Amino acid sequence: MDPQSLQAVLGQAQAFFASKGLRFTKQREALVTLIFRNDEHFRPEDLLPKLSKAHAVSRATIYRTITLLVESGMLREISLGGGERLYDPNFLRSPHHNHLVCVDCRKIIEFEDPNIDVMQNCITRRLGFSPTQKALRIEGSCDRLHLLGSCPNHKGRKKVVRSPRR
Amino acid sequence: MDPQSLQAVLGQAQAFFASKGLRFTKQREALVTLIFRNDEHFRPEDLLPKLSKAHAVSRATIYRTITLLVESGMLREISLGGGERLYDPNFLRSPHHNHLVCVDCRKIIEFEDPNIDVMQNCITRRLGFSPTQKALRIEGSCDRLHLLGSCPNHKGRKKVVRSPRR
DNA sequence: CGATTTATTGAGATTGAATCTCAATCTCCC
DNA sequence: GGGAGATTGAGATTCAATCTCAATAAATCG
Repeated sequence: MDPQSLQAVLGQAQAFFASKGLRFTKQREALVTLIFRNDEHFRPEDLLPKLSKAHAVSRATIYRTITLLVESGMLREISLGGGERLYDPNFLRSPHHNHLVCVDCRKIIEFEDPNIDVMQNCITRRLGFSPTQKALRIEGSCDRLHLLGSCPNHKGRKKVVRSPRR
Repeated sequence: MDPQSLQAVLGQAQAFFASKGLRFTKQREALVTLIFRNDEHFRPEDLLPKLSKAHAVSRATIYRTITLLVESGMLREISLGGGERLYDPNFLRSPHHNHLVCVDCRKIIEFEDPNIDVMQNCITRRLGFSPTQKALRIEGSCDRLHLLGSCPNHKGRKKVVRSPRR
């Protein structure tokens, strides 16, 4: 995320905290900056070692701040199966994206598809749900990507490395 | 699940274990019976107190057996968000169902929709994935059901409802 | 400004699911 | 019977996540 957008995000966060009568402390600012500076999915525990000493924040505050950011709608939790919970900061720039997850290597691909909204609305209404807060996750296997060399982390099939010539 | 189907399931489990060179012990039989006797989603920890003293099984064995049943394809893990992992024994009788989850009360509705398979295949292929092992979860809010009185306990209760007609 | 109130933080304790360890037990098969 | 290998259970361990509570920081009030 470019510096200008990050500024906007900081402003948005500050506005949210203010609207709840909460303070935009140095710790919260450091966390928002870290979370939205790049587009990576993350686990709360990942953040702890990524914080510089100057901006150190305790584990408790990390979890508390994440909860608030989720409440604000700026951050969303996604689950990949296998008990893995990640947080996704990319809904700010792409509010309707969904996730395709490789069941083998956990690679995640974000995608949008206009037909999905139609279908989601159709299904949720048919079953008597309000189609708000929709989230969709498709699991598949990225074997094809793997064969093309696009997925070097693929579990189960170790990458074949040639022995050096002697 | 009726007793006759349960017998078939026990046979299927036994066949799976045999095919892997594993034994169908009393503990494993007790677990399979407990899991498939009704159609409820469950957490591994739920099983411990549900086992009668005569068929008591340790926690370690519960987790190990669940892992094997998932491997066999008879049981599948589903995640509801919020870090909740449940196991779903209903794929045996309804191999292609998906889940609609209420973000507020965690109510779960199972449904099948023939269009979903088409769309899943389309999306996964377009993105270079093999469309195997697909799973789809839609989150929504069952506010409407709640207003209609169909969801009396809008907090913390799960209830499986029939699939829609097609 | 100084006092009071309220929000915030962090260190460490606690919880709870899930996994691991390993000695004892069980089953199969010869 | 006896050995090899599979299985089990009790308890220890791991790890994320939450909770506790005293200390601190910021806003407000008089």
